[in-house]
Amino acid sequence: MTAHPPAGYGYLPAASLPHVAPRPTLRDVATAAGVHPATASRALNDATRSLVRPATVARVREMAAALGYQVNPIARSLKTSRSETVGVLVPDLTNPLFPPIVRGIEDALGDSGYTVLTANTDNDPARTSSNFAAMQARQVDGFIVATALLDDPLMHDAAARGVPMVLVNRLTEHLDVSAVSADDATGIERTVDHLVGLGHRDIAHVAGPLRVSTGAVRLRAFRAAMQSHGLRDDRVVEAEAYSEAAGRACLLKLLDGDRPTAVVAGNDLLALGCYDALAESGLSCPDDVSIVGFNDMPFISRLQPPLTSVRVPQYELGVEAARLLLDRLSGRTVTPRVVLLPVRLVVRGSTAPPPLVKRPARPAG
Amino acid sequence: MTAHPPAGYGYLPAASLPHVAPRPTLRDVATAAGVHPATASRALNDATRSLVRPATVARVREMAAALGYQVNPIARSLKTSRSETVGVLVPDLTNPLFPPIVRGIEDALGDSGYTVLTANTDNDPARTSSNFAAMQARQVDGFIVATALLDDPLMHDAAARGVPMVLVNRLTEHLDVSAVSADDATGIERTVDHLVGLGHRDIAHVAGPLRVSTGAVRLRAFRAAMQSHGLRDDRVVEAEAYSEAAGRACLLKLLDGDRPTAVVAGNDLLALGCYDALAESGLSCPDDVSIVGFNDMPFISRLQPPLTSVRVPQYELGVEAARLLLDRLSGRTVTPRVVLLPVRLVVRGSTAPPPLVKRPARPAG
DNA sequence: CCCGAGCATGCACTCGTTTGCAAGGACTGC
DNA sequence: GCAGTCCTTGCAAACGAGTGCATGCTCGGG
Repeated sequence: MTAHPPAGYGYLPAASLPHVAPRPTLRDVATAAGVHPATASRALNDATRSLVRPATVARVREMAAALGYQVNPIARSLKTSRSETVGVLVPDLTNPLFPPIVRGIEDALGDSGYTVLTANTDNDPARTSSNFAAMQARQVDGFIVATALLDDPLMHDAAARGVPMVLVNRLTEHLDVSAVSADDATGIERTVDHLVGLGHRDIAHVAGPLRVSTGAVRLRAFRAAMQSHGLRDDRVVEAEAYSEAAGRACLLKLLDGDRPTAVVAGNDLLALGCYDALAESGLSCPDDVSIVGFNDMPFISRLQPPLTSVRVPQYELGVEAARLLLDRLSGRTVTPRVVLLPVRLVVRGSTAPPPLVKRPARPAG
Repeated sequence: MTAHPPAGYGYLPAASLPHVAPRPTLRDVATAAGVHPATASRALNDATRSLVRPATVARVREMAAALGYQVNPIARSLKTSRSETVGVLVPDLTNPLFPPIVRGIEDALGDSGYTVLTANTDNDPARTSSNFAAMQARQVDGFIVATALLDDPLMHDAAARGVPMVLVNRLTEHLDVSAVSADDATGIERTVDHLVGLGHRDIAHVAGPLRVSTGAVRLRAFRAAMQSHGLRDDRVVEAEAYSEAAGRACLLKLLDGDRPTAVVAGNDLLALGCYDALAESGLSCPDDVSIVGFNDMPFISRLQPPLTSVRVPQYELGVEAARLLLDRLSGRTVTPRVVLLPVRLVVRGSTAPPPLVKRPARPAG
């Protein structure tokens, strides 16, 4: 079998023996079309296309197609200092909350010809900052940030420098940039209503880290909802991170004192940790303690027991964030907007009426 | 409050009023250090650093640091036609199997200064091909592909053109490129052994799509294992995709005839679909039918019932793939290698001895 | 019939870096 | 003391595309 010409290229420029064929350049199509490279550039570019005679446009585009010409984004970026690329910062792709968001972003941006560069920051400000800088060096046109802290110097700094960006899921205080998030407050309110409706009075909250907006907003909403029902709002433990381990630790702490009959977890991972803590203490969910999560992660409905959770439209979160950024990049919209997407409480097997009499917890081990 | 200088830049080049300060360029550094840009370039570049007098190197680097200079990767890429970027093709980031793999890739490549560009192909050859082309246009230095088909013209073509790439998870036949995958055959063998050990004789296989290697390899391994036990190896249905819906459809088909007492599912998603089919038929897992998955996706251990599955080291799969690609890119290794990572059967609640007498299935509805 | 307007195209420079080649200087060995 | 060599640095030409400006052409109106 002999070497065959690479697919997708015409055979006009004699393919030399090395098996890597040079991509045709703008100059090549210009020559082939008998025009100056500048003219070819204008003919190929939709924005400047009107400057050149239609017949010429046709000829150039025809040759471009025949040669299989594709613009070199690198060269274009160097000249235009834009890159048709946006940077996406997430804490950890391995957290099931984020893949759907990222997918939504990629799909929406992809439709507009953008590609995305993602980075995992593990909630480490140093990593966040270095990734941010690296992406800026790569001339990304904008950012979608899912790692923002409530008080985030990096974000403020970037916003002050006029870097186009959109926050998703997590917001930053006093920051004048567009953002999209779920309607956390309403979600928590519905959750508390649900539990109270079932008869619960002793409701605790395993709060997410208070330095991120989701943690703070949900905590505030929890307090407000409890107060509106005339119930104690101070059974709260703050988790160190949105992780199972942290959730477990928090609930163990709560079980240690006057045991609540229901727990509003800051998110699904924390709720999973609560499951673990209950199991270790010989308690059952929902018979002894009801648990509610947040986010409605994929597959969470198949858990043992299926977790009652607040569904947030994760994919749409990504799509909407992408849209906001596109608006900003196209210069259509300049004034920042904050979009809250509606949520819905999905009731499953992890919530039930409180036990008539509290069983004693069995010490672990 | 007046405009303040952007962080990270010295104040030497007078910052003009617009709030976006121009990044210092190599020329700036050279001027500041009193040398020619070429010299500055060599001084900054570790590979060429030895060509310039140590004192000069120090001076240049000092000025670069003072100015906050960072090379412009775009300009560098244009010149070198390399980009320190690799493309990663996955079917769907939303499938829990892939985030850990991608994370492994990003971590390993990131340590070597590479960034990754990911794309979701949804197993659509057209999307795969266009994403591949777009990434090549962006001068990616290589690819890590998790979407390869068993017989994949695109992969063959790229390999023939000498594009550096590594296959991960899914392999392609007769393709002379490096690849890393789990030891699927052994995993299936262990699975069958486990089921037979429990007393099962009527074992079926819900195979993944046979046009991808994982589907084909696991099917072959299933047949071989069954034969070695002297059992029927023809209770097999091929799923249209690795999805819950497909798994459900397959098992419904199997339940229709002579019902097996155990099912080896092609992966965890198919196993979840099997759960659904059983529930619809009024059958119980594991009392009526045992089910085994593959991959040991995150959180699968918390299912109802917890799924027995073959654990594959997903993160390590990514890391190893990245390593192979780095070897290739650095020119150290040229000869392709295929790496099989070890797997382990994790026995959980979805497998049990077969029922003494088969209960009749209750028709759905 | 001539001049000016306007359209289509070409010219040349630029974006920021890398790199082959050449030149200048210092130093060594004879 | 001179030639040859090495070391250090500068020069200039790329990489591939975009774009302000100039130029040449055509056409219309007076």
